[in-house]
Amino acid sequence: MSERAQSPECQSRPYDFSRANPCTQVSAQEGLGSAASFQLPHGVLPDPGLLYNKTTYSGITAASAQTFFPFPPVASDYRGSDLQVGEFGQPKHWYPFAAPEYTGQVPGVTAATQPTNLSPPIAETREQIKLPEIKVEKDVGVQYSTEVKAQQFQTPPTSAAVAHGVFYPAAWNPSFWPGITHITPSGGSNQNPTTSSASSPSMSPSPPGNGLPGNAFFSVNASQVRELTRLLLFLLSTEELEQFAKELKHKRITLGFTQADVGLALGNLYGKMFSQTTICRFEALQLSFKNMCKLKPLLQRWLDEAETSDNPQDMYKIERVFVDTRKRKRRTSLEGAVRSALESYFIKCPKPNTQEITHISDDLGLERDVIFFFNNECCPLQKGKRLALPLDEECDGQYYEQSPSPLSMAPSPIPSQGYPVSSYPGAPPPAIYMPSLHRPDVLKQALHPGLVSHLTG
DNA sequence: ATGCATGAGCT
DNA sequence: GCTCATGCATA
Repeated sequence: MSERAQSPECQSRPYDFSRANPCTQVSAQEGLGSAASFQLPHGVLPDPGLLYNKTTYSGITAASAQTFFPFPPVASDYRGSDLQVGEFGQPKHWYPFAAPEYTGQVPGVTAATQPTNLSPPIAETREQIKLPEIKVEKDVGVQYSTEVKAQQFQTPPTSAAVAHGVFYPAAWNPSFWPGITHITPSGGSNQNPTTSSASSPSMSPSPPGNGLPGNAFFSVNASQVRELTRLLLFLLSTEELEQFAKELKHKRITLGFTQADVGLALGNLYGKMFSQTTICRFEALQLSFKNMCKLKPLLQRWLDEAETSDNPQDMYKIERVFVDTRKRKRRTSLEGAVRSALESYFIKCPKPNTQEITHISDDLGLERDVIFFFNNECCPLQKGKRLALPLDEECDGQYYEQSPSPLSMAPSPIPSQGYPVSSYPGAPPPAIYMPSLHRPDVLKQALHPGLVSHLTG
């Protein structure tokens, strides 16, 4: 909750970004030909020029959008992976390429030939690559209200030219460029230019060097220029993120910090700590573009501080106790003993009555809904059994007499509806509170000898 | 480093 | 129900 509240959206900027405002909207015509004024998509790095002193990015800042890189800008590899339409938002898929020195990727080597221990996105063959969806958030601005629909790579970029560390899509095949497939080759054989848009735009497949707006090879309208520009900025921003991630990792190691240290230091410095996992994923470029852009300023500041600090280790040691130490609820782990106990219970009595339900829930320290849930969703034995078992007359059906017994019903969702939840009239239904299953502290103390003996008879 | 999970926000 | 950011647990 509080974490969400700190989400650095345009309306909420929890961090004091003195230099990088991801929400700034600017016109970026510089270096982009005669592109019309536009707003950068959210996700474009916050003022990357300030971070990298690249004049290329002068004046460019980020808008807001969860966006994903359509391009593999580096030579090392294309980490397109198994991007699927609709799942592109998953953090581990957005980044189509890896930092080569950390992944063992060999430039120019196709994914199919990569070591098998690579992460899925790398291991996937390029034939499986599907073009991600570029989502542009609503709040980006009027000029970026469009959504670039997902396209599937018809032609994997296997023939991409790799030169001087720059990756160029294969032959500039329009199918490689997400969101601009409507910009059809003027001489396209399969696509009818007249169907692509009212203005019948056309664009000849040609190397990027010749492909900027205003070039004789192109005839594009303003919106297409914007799209192209946006995509190019993704490319550039991606490159910067990659560079920063490398820099961060290198300097972090040089300074003697672990990933966990960095996450902790962020808490000390900015009040919001991150786990080792998050830092690791940042360095590995495994976060979403938006998330990368969100974390980058923090990590940049940490890096600056770490480099200038006389005693960098203090960055995470000092006031450690005051850091936001909110701990995520421990991962659910239904202990085998508890599970067995529950299974045994339901074997003994598939249709427990109110008293029995209460007894088991009290003894286990679980809410009664958890008992129901376990029986319905978690207990494989009972799951199959209840499909075959007739109503067990041995057990009092009182508890379920108003509706089909959840214990004898086919698998169902969490029993929020469909069965009486109370043994007394007018009683409110118990909250469908799954989290009890995720309380190992409860579970660990729940199973005591008395209960075991009770369950096992 | 990563699979699996949680939980808030969104649709 | 889905998405996404993030963390626990573990290989």
